[in-house]
Amino acid sequence: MSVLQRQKQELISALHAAIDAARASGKLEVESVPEIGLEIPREKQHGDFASNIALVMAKAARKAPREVAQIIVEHLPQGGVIRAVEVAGPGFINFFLSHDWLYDTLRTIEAQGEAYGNCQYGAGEKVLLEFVSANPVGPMNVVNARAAAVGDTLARLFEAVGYHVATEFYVNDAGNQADVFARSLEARLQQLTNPDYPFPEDGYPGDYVRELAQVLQAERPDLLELPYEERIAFCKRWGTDKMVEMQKADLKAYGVEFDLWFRERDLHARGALEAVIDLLRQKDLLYEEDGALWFRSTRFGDDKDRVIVKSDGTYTYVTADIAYHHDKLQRGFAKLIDIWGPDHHGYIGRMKAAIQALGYSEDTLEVLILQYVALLRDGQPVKMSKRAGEFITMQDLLDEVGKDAARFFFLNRSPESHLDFDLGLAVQQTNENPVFYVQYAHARICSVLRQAKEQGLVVPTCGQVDLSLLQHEAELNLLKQLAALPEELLQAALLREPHRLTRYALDLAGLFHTFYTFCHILGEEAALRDARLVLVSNVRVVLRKVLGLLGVDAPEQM
RNA sequence: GCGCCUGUAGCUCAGGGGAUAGAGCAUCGGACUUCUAAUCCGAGUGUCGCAGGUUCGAUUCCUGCCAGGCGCGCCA
Repeated sequence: MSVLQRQKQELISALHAAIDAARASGKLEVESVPEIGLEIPREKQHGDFASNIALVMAKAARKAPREVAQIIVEHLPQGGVIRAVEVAGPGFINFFLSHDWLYDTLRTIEAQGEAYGNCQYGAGEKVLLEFVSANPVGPMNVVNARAAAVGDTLARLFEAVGYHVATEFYVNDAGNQADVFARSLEARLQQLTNPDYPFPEDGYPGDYVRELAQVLQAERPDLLELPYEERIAFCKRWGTDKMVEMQKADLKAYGVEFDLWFRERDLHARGALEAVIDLLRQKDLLYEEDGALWFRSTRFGDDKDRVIVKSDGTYTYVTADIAYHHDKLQRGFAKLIDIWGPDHHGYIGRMKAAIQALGYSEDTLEVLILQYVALLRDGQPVKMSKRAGEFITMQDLLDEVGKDAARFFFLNRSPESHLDFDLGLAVQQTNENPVFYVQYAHARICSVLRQAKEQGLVVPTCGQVDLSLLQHEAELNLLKQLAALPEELLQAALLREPHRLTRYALDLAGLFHTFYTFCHILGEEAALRDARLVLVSNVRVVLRKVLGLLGVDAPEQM
């Protein structure tokens, strides 16, 4: 339990005691006591904590809210950390506390280091997070970049709140698109020696296929001597492998590494599709119609049944995906979370149906749908055409704005919001990007600590200083923000809202910058200086921790 | 037609059953002989898309509209 939760609990207990006492004395007549809510008010004039319990209970008590509040306050236990209590507004009970709990926060951070804010909420439950899973037939796009940032940070968040998390990238290297890609690559290879060789009508026109063909020619000059079918098979395997290598490298540069790159072709090779079809057949969930084999997904709430084996004998995408999710479940994950693009939302019903058909509850699978990223350049939409092979890739984006800015930008918005990304603006605003605001706070602290060291000072521990010297409003605000981290992490994880972290980081950085302006450190007399060294040193720990969760660097100098 | 997402300040976006709805950018005015001015301080702006409903209280929850984005394949 965090310092803040403990403090809240103490106040809630006090409120319970007061209400019980009031009931016992007959001043408050209610059947039962609702759950007591306690919040940190937006306005600091409203105290450190405030409860709306009197407003909630007013009707049952048949008294005006303010009157109920007054009765409760009169029965509150005296003394302790509560410095003052007031009834305010329509009937809020506002608590003003001594600052001890804030100083306890510093002691906790000192003891826990970058583990501060973590908890065991997840109790070690195994969670599998699948995201990006871009097809290995072309460069990754900006939605992939958004998914990578969101997925990676969610994974780190889940880990922080006590889950065992595994991350996976599903490589769709066995389907139609991989075949088209193979034929495109083969044609480009032919064209290197015979410019008139026809390019497939539905082929991928991007330059990257040409470049890949040149690498292929150098690596396998004998390839064209093989029979057509073998050539294509080779191009498919070799080409998708190359694309995966590139994706891996791009994502690594973006700070995202997966525990497993799961190949669809492995599922095919080991007969996983046939196995899962057998399983469904045993449960009488399949039927034949129009020469195809169908999955009765409507039995589990899907809009319509889905084809599992096409009339030409090949499988659909969903067949392999069912086999893949079956595989995930067999590996013992209690929860599967997939992050998909908005174009896949219609796909949720059939996958949830499949999960249930396999004998698991519907919410074993949770799908997070990211919304689109609209690329603009100076306010104008950037025209992109996959057919013409013209698009802004994830790599283009990173080249223009950099890893830290890109990640922060994506994580600074709620995942389900549509996102306008103006490239012109992003470049222009490089120096005003919010990410630098946070990084600068970190660098400033490092600078102070460096100079302290040069003066022969060592950052003291909490036990060596008088923390109660930290009384300035800017200091208290900083401490409150530090105390809020554990709750913020848990909420961000539970609500799957990583953008709460960027907000937190921006707020913390802002409070630090204000503190830095009003409170000097090294120039102060020793006792205050030491207490402030402890404070900023712990602010630094928390900034580093949050930036780490965001996958953004915490530079020591800027 | 059905489904998902969005609609909050000039712009980009947070927030959220309660006390005067927030931030950044942009605009304007201040602050560097003092630990980094990539910073800070101050100033203005809102029918929270529209209309009903639930509630002591709705911008927040529910319903219906309106507007925008996307999706509804034996593609992936």
